[in-house]
Amino acid sequence: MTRQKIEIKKIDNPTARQVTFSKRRRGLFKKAQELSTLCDAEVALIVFSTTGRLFDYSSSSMKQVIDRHNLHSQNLHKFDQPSLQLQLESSTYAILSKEMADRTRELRQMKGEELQELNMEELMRLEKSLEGGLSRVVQTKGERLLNEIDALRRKEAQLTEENLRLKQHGLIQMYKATHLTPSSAVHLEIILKTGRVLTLR
Amino acid sequence: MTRQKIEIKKIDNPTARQVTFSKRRRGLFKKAQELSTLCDAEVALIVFSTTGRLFDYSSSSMKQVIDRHNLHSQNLHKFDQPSLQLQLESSTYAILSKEMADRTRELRQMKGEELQELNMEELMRLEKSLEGGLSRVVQTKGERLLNEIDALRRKEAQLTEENLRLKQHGLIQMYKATHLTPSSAVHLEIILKTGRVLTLR
DNA sequence: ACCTATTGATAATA
DNA sequence: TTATTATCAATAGGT
Repeated sequence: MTRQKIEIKKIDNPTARQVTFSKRRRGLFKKAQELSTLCDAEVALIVFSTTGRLFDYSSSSMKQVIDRHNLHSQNLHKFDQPSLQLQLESSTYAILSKEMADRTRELRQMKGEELQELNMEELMRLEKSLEGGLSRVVQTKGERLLNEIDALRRKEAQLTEENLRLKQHGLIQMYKATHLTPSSAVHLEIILKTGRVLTLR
Repeated sequence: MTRQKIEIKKIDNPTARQVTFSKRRRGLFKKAQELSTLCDAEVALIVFSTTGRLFDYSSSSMKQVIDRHNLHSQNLHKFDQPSLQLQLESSTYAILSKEMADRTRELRQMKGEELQELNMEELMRLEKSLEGGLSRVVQTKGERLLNEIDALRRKEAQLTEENLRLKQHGLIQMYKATHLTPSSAVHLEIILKTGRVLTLR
């Protein structure tokens, strides 16, 4: 991909192939790690060189990822893994697995995928369900925002009141310090930290 | 890696994270394929998104690569795996249960339940998701209806045409039966089963 | 989804 | 294998 673009087909020259393998392998593993870190994804990568050397990477544990993979691929084609079914003996697994598939399908359909499987009646039911969910979400969001505004208003009122008290307290201190009273004939202008001008006579 | 270099750490913004996931995932899979083709290497790549969706690639068969990997890793540390089979079963079940719980919760939330668990950001994401799903469902429904209307119109046109042919055929039969022709001076009114009045002179 | 400025990856070479 | 570097490819941010 540099100096000259190359065609994606097996590199004939074994030396060149080995060099490219080293470089691209590093690049691939780096990008796998980056994807896992950036996007919080579970990633597993296994590479065998032509010479049989193993290189692998897993964001968590290889076993965990492979197990999870087995689960998913099993959900797609249920009957080609008799061994796993036998291993798990109990029917709990089968039930769980079926429900899982149902939930997954339903979720996809709510997100607007795989709609071709539905007939018109089911489509309309799905639409109703989505409208219901959406309206509830919008309402909850609205309530949440109103509550927040209310809380802020209350806090504002409280702070305003407190400010007032503090200002009055400041005046009293001033009277004491200057031996004046509000009713004395002296004229004062006081600028508190708030920037407000209080005029006393 | 463009417009601005980014730090390799989890992307906080869920939308941005999802976008980056899509882009980089494609890039990663492309590079995995290229490595396998160019260097004749056996490559397997498994990726799970945060939402639990599976993406995988294998240059040969996933099972083959995983089996080969098991061989190698087993040879490296023989003693820290008391019973691989047992571990596999239990962790498989645990993973399945967890995913099941996640799906169920997500479904409920899409239907507008258990919304109190969500913060404002999650609420807004849910809203977006619902809007997206709803718009896709509505669109699908619309397309479905239009297709149906189209099919009906076509059928109508076809039937109309056929009717016309049948009427004409009926006239011809009548001419033969009555030894009349359309150009004869006789005036006839024929009421076919359709109720249409044909006047001939 | 598409665009594009910019960064990243890498083919050829030594 | 490592280093260099000219070029091509990937992609972050924006629309």
